Amino acid sequence: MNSATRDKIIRTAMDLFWVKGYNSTSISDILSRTQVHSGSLYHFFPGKQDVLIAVLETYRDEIDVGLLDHAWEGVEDPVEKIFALLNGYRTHLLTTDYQYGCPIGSLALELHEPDPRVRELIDRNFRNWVDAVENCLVEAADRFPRDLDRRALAEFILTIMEGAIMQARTAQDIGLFDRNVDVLREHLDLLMKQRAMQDS
Amino acid sequence: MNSATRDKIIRTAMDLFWVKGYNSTSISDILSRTQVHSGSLYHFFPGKQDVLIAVLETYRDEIDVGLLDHAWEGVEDPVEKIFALLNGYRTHLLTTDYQYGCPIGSLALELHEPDPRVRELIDRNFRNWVDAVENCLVEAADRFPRDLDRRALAEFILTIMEGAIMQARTAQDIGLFDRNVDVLREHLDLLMKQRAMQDS
DNA sequence: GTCTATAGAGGGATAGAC
DNA sequence: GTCTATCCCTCTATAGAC
Repeated sequence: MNSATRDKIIRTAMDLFWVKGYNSTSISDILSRTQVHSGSLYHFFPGKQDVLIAVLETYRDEIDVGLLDHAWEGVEDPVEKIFALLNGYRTHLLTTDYQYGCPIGSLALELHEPDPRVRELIDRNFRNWVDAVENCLVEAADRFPRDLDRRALAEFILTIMEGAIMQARTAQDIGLFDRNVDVLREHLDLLMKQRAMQDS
Repeated sequence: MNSATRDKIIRTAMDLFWVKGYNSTSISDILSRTQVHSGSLYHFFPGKQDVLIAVLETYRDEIDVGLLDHAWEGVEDPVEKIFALLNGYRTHLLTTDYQYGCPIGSLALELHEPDPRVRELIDRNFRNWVDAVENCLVEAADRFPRDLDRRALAEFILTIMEGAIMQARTAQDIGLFDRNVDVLREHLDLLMKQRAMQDS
């Protein structure tokens, strides 16, 4: 089931779907970029949607090595891990002139009536991301209010990331990203002050 | 420049782009739904993208009558206006089985390398929405900290709306929308408490 | 597993009569 | 302004030799 060709197709499709979106990426785009021929692609994948599924499965399986490990390199504090994660997306926006946002979020909004398998995989990717943030909040539990709904806050942080990228990309202005993150930081600070008052 | 046919095309395209997205809506879709023929459409619009531009201009020009007036009917409190606005999107999600999210946000993420005019119009629509929320915050200025960055908070609220819709649609679970809004309400409450302390 | 060639459908857009 | 007919292109997918 695995092969160098199959993998090359997936890696290329990951990139093309990220930059151009799913519908705007043609099979020919993938073929010319990979130097793979039609027959080979259809040997590994029944159709275009199956390439998408493989891409989403790869994101799902590689969230640690593909995203978190890199973003968290040298960052120990669990709250700062959250901001380091957000900062990774910020860097992508800046270094690619606002071309690379969140690959999952873009697909989520581009595909309006997705196949159930596709929808499930997008959802799974979101939940894995939220899990990672929730774990940070658990690590920092002693700094937040005792009755904090950590799951809800982690979902909220995913929302900030997605909304901040959407606005910054559209305006082509990183200030929109930064101000969104500033408001989030303000919110977390207020929560931590609440906890300090609980403890005193 | 105006005519019943032209308007019918725009209204139909507004709906189709909202539900299916831009790329997945074909000219034929618009023609069959409107019972307009190819020649008429191309009489009014040079091409498909010009239909999109007209759609975005219509959203821009009708934000009051098409969105705000309805959402704010019977709501006087400026802070509750914000939540009433969010609740309008919630209702759309529920009554359409998660098919109708935010028409502008979907286009923002679907179109990866939009024509400058299209990007500008999406941005303009976002800024008009943010303006409306910022006005609510100005109306309620006496309840929030004196040094509040109201623009940043209004942008943040757009972010919440877009991110909450994205997650709720993907999970097909309104709980994701509601929990996001709950966290926002918690944040506004904390800010209002801050102001109360400034005043005391 | 890989290659070439091409089928078959649907896309946006146009021509020209009325 | 509206209608019919149709062009041309690109898209996904397939056939069949190697």
